[in-house]
Amino acid sequence: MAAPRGAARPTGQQPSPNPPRLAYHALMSDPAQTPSSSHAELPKQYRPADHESRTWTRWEEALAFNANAARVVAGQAKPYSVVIPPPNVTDRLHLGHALNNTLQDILVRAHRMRGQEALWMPGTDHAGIATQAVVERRVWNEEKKRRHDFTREEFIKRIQAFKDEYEAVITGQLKKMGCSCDWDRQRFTMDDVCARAVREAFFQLFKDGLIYRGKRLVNWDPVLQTAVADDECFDEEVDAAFYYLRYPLVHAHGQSTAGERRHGKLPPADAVPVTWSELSRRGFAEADSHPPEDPAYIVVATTRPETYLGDTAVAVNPHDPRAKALRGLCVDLPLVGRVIPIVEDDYVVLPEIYARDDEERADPKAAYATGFLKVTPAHDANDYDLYQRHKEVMDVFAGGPNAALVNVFAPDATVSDKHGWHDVGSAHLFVGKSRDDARTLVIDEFKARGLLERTRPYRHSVTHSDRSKAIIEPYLSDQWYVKVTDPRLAAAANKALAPEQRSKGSGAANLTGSDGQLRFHPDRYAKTFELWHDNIRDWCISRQLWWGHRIPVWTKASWTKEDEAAFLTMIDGPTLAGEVVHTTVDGTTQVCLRDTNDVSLIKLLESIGFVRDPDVLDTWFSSALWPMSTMGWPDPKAAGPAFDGLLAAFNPTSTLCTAREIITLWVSRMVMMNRYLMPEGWNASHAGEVAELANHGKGRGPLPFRDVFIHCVIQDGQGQKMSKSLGNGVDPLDIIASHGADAMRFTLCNMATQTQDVRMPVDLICPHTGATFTPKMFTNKDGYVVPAPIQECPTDKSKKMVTVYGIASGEAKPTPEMPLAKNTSSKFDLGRNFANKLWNAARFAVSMLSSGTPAAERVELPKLSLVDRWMISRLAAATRQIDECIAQFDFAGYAQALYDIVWRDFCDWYLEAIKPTVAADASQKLVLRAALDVLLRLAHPVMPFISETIFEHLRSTLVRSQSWLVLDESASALLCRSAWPRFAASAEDANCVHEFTRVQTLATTIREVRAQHNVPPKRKIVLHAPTACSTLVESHSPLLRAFVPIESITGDGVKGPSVSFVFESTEWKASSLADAVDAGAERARLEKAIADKENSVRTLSARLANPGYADRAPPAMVQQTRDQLAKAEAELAANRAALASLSAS
RNA sequence: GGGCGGGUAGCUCAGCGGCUAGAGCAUUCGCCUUACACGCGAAGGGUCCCGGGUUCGAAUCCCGGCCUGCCCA
Repeated sequence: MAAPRGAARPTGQQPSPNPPRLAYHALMSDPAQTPSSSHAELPKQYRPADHESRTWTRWEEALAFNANAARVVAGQAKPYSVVIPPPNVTDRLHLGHALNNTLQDILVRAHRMRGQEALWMPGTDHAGIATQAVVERRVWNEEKKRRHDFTREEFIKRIQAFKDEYEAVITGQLKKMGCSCDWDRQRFTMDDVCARAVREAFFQLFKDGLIYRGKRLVNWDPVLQTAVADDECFDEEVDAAFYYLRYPLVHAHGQSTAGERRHGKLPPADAVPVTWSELSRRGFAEADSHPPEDPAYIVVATTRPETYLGDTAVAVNPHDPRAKALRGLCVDLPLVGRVIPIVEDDYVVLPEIYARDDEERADPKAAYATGFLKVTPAHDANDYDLYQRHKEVMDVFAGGPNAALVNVFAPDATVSDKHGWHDVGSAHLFVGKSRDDARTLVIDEFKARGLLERTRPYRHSVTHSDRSKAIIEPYLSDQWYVKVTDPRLAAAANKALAPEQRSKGSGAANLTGSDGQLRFHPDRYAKTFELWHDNIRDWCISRQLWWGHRIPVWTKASWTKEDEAAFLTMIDGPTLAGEVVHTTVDGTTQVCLRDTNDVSLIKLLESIGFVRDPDVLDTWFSSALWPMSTMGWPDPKAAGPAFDGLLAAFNPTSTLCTAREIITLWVSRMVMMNRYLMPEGWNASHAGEVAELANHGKGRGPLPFRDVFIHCVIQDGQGQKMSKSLGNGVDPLDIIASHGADAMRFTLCNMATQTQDVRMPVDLICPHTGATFTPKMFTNKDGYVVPAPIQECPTDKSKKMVTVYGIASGEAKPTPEMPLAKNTSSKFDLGRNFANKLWNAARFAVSMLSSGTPAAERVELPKLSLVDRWMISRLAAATRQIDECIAQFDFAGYAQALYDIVWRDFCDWYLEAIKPTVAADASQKLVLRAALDVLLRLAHPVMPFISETIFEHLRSTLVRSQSWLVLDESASALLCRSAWPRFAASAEDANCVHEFTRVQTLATTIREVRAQHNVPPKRKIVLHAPTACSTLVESHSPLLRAFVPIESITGDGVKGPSVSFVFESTEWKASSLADAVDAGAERARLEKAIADKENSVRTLSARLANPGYADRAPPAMVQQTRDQLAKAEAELAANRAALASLSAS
């Protein structure tokens, strides 16, 4: 579907046939606050751009969002705190961020209005790898220089400049959105305060043995000789070959003892060959086709024969029929002479002939597989995983812990026996060869020995480095790990979960300290959190990057016992106690410094041969500390006066608001870190803050937050994730420009349901005409449905434009004739229309309030008219409903409740009802004023700009608290610092709601009759009410007249043409509808009504006739059904009577 | 492979044991009714994915399918 949505009118430029009657200044309570523009008339439409920046300035100047820790510490206010999920400084914010931050702002503003001391801590994340990659790309594009063309310091400066640029952009976006962060406290994960926290955390974990060095496979670029991240690689198809190698089968255990085998003392001579006849006896079917006494072998298929030097096992699928026959046998690696085990693993692809079903047969690899997989754990990621599953047996064969990780390459990817390969045997001829040369040589040697079965051409994709274009070598290297598998970390995180959210009902009994206080919303996400910790693996925290927190460890490999002893005496001395930690692993001494700014100590270390680890920490290491580091941990005093009492007042924070993929990346780690590093029994005792912080909870400390709200993900109209490459992203600033910040916020809030995903169809704005339209889509080569690169304007086909996708894919470039079309979505019209409605309602209300009789000061409920009491009752109910929604993180429910109370109740009924009376009714004016006040307060958290703007206009007519409504009378100039409304219980009045609903129903019924008879809109009709309804009519006829044009209401019979309708089971008549009644239309209307009622009677009778219903259903339910049936039957009768009289006349 | 969602009006979504299944947009008809045409009034439009089961009663709960999305490995 690509139907144009019609041209959008440029906002506010439509000629107005009815000039607004209100002078702008009449609305302004304080002329000094008037914007400098002096246009005399208030626009009919709400124009966000006229108010947003001015309103923001008022907030900023009043320091409206600055949190005061002292008030909390002194017990004067309850805290409400939120830390922002720090956006990456790699790019501008998108709609997902807009949603995330809108929801946080709603929570923060709502709690601030409830009188809590609210802190929303803003900041950004350095996003190590992503940022460095973006800057490297930029420098390459602009200067054709690589990272290594700069010094580390020079290059970091470049990144720093980029960070400053984007941090400013992001901050600007958040402010434009109205985010009420405490901007004076803005942090960055690499600023001094956060860096201090990172060093301290690393130091403490290292000291406690929870950080260690270990091996891991990385993507190695052998040309640049560096590890590269996954997103710095690309896959490319290459023509290659599958080589089929014969591996001789042997008995490993000939004459050796189990003890010798355990110690890896297995001389090749000890490996006794297996013959085909033996294999045949073992049940190996294929054995019979070989000469019985020849040595038997199995055939492995590989695309990388050169890595066979590092093989430490052969794997076979346990479902392979040959597996059983091979159990207990081994393979003797040709030339190398290494005897390696045969392990069984599901990962191995079965060859076509042994495939068990069509799915396995369809596996493209099945056609090439032999069923035997050579396992090279040091040079293949899948083999590495397989090794993890068979570590025990493989290491025993290889001769010790981790011995099965045989690395046969040097960093430049030449075959080497210096980097973890020791049992070279007769394979020394390969040493020093490049990967390509080694491959050729291996094939030649196997061929010469009759061990090459065959070669088959094969095309497959191979990973290359973005930078050097070299083929990536999976390479084993040293990495740093946090031992999150320690119970003080992962298990402590799971113990944080509230008992009712745990899958195993383990325990409300064993709760200690802060256990059991963490809750996820929606609660299903608790399971994600719990499963993650149940299956967690140690966390690799080192990254081979320049941009990030550098690891504060210096190492030295070999030295004499005497030197080492002298060094340790020095370093363990009193001056350095508590500042340095060291450990020695496999002969390498590791020294961790608490303060990496201690230049003299570093000089000393380096002078005796210590080298600082070049790597930096994973970005998530610093974000894991975010709720602590932003508040000055480990030493708020040292961080500066602004940090005084922050941790005491605001950690634990109240709510964390984030997306679900972040549960494992961030939420988990914050919980672990806070619980490990913050003191057990932390109770916000400010006085002892610093001393107390020296203690660490080690798994028993406080939580970083108590509630985690996981919000939905915004997808495009096809259910695809929004992304740069698909060009379907939307910039919040574009929406703010076209619809306004409040409209965007309201719409996003309305979309925030409890489900996982929501769809946002993306439209385009024509840069030539401003028209909004749905773009023409096509399916790209990756199968995504995306906007075509070039689109034409729906209103003028000659005008063309380029889409974001066109640029992202490189298929189109914008030109002056063919500019870029911005993305938007017509979904935001909802919010824009709602804001405009609120604006106009307020405009009308203010005009009423500022003329004629002044509003009363006070009024009691019983003295008010029905509609006034109804409005108050509805406001009280809506407030209660909104309170519940916010407490339950039901943002969509909040938006809906607000929409209904403003539009449906206040505008559609209340304002219409009071039009005839309000000018002269002082009490009603008070109710109108109070109603508008309450609505603005309820709207403020989601629509802060417009509500603040209107509130400013209302200040001339301040409303006081009433017996039924408590508002703050401190008369704060700012709505954002004003109180949330509180209604007395007496404000809700069910009787009065019921009575008013009767009037609404009657009005609606009359409107239907009028529409069905095409009564001209202004024509006043005559109503003939039955005596049964005379009370209703007498009491509320003025009210009814406000809703429908009525000439008169009478109990008299009808003279002349009329129509009948049924209200509350009685027959009414209406006359003077037109000069003549259309009998045909009337008959059709009555017949339809009769059919409807007959249907109702049938349904309801059937329900009552159902045996068991009356017996089993709740009595109230049965009674309700009986009442409904009686009503339906009466209405049916009335309609039939009306039809009969129509036919008679 | 493990875990978690979704499939309700043309579209985007509510409803999650009991109103004859709702909203906004879109569509149709009538209105520049003097707060608002970013509006007002009215109307049409649904085998609540399919098949079983539980229940007096199922869009809603259970079981089994089908389609679709996300997270983790």
